[in-house]
Amino acid sequence: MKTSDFPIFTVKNEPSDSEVTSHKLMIKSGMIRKVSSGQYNWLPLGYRVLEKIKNIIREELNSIGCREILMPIVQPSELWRESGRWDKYGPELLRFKDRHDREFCFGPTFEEVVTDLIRQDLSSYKQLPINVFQISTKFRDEIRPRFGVMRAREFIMKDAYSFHTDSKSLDDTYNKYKNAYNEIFKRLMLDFTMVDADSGNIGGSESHEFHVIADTGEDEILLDESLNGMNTEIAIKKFNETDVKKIIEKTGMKLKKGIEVGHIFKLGKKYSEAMNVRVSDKDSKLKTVHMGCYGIGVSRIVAAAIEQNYDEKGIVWTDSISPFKVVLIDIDSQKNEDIKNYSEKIYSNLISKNIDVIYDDRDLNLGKKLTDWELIGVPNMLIVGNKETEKEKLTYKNRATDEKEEVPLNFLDDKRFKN
RNA sequence: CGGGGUGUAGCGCAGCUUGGUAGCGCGGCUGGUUUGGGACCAGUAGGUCGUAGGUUCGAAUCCUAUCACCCCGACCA
Repeated sequence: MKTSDFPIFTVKNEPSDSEVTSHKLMIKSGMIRKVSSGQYNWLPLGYRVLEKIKNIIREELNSIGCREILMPIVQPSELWRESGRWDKYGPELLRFKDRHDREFCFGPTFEEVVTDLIRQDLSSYKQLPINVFQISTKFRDEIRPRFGVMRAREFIMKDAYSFHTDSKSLDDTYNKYKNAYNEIFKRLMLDFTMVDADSGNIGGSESHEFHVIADTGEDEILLDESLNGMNTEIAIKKFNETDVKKIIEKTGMKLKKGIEVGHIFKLGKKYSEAMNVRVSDKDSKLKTVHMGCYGIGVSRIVAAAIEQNYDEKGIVWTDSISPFKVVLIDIDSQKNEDIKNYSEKIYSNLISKNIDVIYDDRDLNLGKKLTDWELIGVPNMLIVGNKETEKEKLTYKNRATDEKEEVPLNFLDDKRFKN
């Protein structure tokens, strides 16, 4: 990729309508632009990060036998009436009518639709368990959207659903998701923790939340020394104590702020009962299936990752979700053909090695290019100017450490550039 | 929804108290000098001052209504 066909939209001035670091940096680096409160456009740079996160999630879910599907965002009220949530779900559910005066809602979550989908073709226990997921836009009409994509009304979420003949099978699958989630957040290179949680609006028996630890988090969680913990709602119930301070005294746990990026639930029969999802079991009797559901806030992860990884110059992407692995920066290539040729040669070399590179071929001086890429946060920089061209070398610069060194051409084989 | 605040050029802001037809910085464009960390000089484009109404000879400025956005809270995965 070259900047000549990959538009860079960095801005210098501090955006006036954002307070939180991740939001500011996403605007300044040109990842997102606001459409209206809680709704954002994703520019090529931001979208690339989203895609990297999605792919990690895909790979890990595929590895536990979960298959990708896609469901419509606009959902008919009938299904929601069937589950009973048309009336129970609050004003976060955006409702509207079509031209025939039929009622619909914009999907905040997909239990109804997926349950309906699966039940149509489900008849035997032999078909179970079934695991499906989708990565799609969700809409929740938040009371107050805030902090950019951290708490948006329209956002991207991965939601997975599982169907089982019995609770034992649900337990097994639930644990698989737990492990998969741990793998996902490890690969995203985030400082995260899993805590016991309340199943809230979604319903069900058991639930865990995955939090990225960050001071700007909106949730409070209690953690012990080995980072096991629970959210404060659960703690209040568990210790029958309304004052969180007293719980801390009693248990020695620490209060931390977290950004909820994942939530898994054992739904049990809540939806399958309401929506009559049954299979013939071995004894040829009809049994109501057990269900689980498993969410990850994909767009929220982008903000959370930035909250954990930035400095005074801008974003410092972790390796796995950086929009690019390396940026190639030339100096004066517009004026010096030798430099241009040498830079192009390095670029083709990187491309042939299948390295995720962006070549900044803009006619700008070094300072401006570096400032942009430090703001954008690509972890590795390769600089090519007159000096490098003459010596047939490269200058490598590390975004996080700021270290700069002259390196030979075979440095391109370094493992830090590999996917 | 309650409280607080902001809407003026692409972005960030000043001007409003004390009405007289809009200005600064950054960015853009053109030309030139530069060029290993945001360079300089000269020129140039760009705004019905959120919207609607009112007061006035005259409104960015005063009055009324309305919309949008931000922050705190309640609430929420």
